[in-house]
Amino acid sequence: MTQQQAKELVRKVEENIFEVPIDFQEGMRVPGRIFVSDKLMNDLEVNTLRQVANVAMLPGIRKYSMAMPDAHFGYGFPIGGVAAFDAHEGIISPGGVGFDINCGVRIIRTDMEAGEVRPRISELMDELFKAVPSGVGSKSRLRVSGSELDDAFNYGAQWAVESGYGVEADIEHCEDGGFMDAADPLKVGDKARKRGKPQFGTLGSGNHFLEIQEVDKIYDPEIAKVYGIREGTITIMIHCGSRGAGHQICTDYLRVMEQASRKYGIDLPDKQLACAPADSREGQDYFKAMAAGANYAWANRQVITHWVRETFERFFGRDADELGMDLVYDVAHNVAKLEEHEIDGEKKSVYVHRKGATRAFPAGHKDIPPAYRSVGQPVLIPGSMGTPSYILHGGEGAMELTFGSACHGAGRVMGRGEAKRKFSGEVLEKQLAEMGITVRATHPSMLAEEAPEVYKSSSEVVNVVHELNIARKVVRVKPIGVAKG
DNA sequence: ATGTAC
Repeated sequence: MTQQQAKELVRKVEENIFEVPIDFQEGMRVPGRIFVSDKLMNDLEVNTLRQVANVAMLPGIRKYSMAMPDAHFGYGFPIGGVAAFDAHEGIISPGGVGFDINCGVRIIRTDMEAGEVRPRISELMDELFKAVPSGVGSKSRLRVSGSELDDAFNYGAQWAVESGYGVEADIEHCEDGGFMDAADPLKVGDKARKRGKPQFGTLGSGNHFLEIQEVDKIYDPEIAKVYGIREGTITIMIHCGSRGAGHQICTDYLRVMEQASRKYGIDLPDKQLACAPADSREGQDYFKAMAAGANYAWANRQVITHWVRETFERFFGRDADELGMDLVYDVAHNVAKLEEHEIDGEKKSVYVHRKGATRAFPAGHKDIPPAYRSVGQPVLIPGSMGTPSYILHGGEGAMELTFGSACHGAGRVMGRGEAKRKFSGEVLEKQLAEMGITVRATHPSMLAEEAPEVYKSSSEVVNVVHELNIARKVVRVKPIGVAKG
C-alpha cells in the first residue's frame, strides 16, 4: 500500500474528526480516531497513522485508538496518543506512557506587572539559570538519602512540600494531589534509583524549559479569574519530567514486557508495543514503578518551583506571598491512570494511557480541586520556544470523545538532526532577542533543535480541541524569558 | 526524552 493509498482509507467523520477504519490493517480490534483539522491531517505522517492502527490491535482496547492534533511518530505508540484498556481484559504498556514518565507542565501566577519585570529580564534569567540546573546529565545541589528517595517515589510533590519545598496549597493544585497512590519504590530498580538520586530539582534538556511569560490574551474572563490570572501580569511555566529515573524505569520494564508479551501470547505488530495483561504481575509491577516515576517528576517540579520562588524573592526583595506566586496547576502528559469512564452506557475501569496527552476533566469531576470544580481543570499547553502557551479548561467533549484527554503541545514536525543542520542557535538567539525574548541555554546547538519552525503551530493544535469542546481556551501567555537545557 | 550507542 502506498502512502497516498493509506491516507485515502482514512475517512472524515465530521469537522476535526477522522477515522482510521477497522479494515485499515488486519487485526485491528477497534477503529482509530484522529482529532485534527484538515490541514493537520494533511501534514500527518503515514507512519503515525500506522502507529494508531497498531495500538488498535492490542488486547482489551476500548472504543478507539486515538491521536490528538499534535500527534507525531513515537516509540511504538504515537506521541499524542490516547488509548484506554479494560482493567481486566486489557494490557498496560510502557510504550503507551513514554520514556519520560510524567513529563508535565506547571504554571505559577503572580501579581507582578510585565512592565516591572521586562527591564530586568536578562539578569533575572541569569539568576534562574543558576538556581535551576539544566542540561543532559545535570546534577542537583539537593542531596537526598536513600530513604528520602523512597519517600519521593511514594509521595511525590507531597514529600517535597513536607521537606520544606513549597506550601500546602501547591499540593491541592497538582493533578492527583501531586502523587499517585499506586507507587511502590520496591519495583524501581537500583539503576533507576542511582540515576535519579542526584537529579532532583533539575530541568533536563530538549523541549524542557523554565519560562517567564506575560499574560497576553484572555479568552474567558470568568474562568481566568477562577484560575487567578489577570492580563498583563507575569506567569512562570515549568516543563520537565522524571529525568534519568523515569527513563531507566521505562528501559528496565520494556525488557520485562518483551518477555511478558511472549509469555502471555500477545501478538505484537511492533516490538515497541511490548506490554503485559493489566492484572498480571508484570503489568502491575510496571504500573507501580511507573507511578513511582511519576511521583519523582512531581517532586522534581515542586523542588524547582521552590527555587524559582527563592530566586524571585532575592531578586525583587519581596516575599513570594507578596508577589502572589501561587501554583495555578500542574499536569502530567506522559502517564497511564486507572480511571472510570462510561463506555456504551456503562461505567468501566480502564487504564488510560496518555502519551503526550493532557488530562482534561470537565466541570463537576470529582478529581478536580474544589476551587476549580465549577469550571473544569486547567489544561496547560506549552508552546515551542518563542511561541505562546495556552491555559484551557477541560470540557464535556473530552469525556464524550477522548477518555478525558486533550493535546499536550505543538508537536514536532522535524527531527532533531535535521533541525540542527537547518538552523543556527546563534542566529535564533538574535531573532528571539529582536522579538523581546531573552534565552539562556547550556549550548546554542540545542536552541537549533528547538527552533519554532520544527514544531506545528500551537494555536492550530489548540484550536482543534477548542472547537471540539475537549478543552476550551481561557488564557494565552507569551514568553519573555526562556531557560533551556 | 536520555550518562543522545553496551
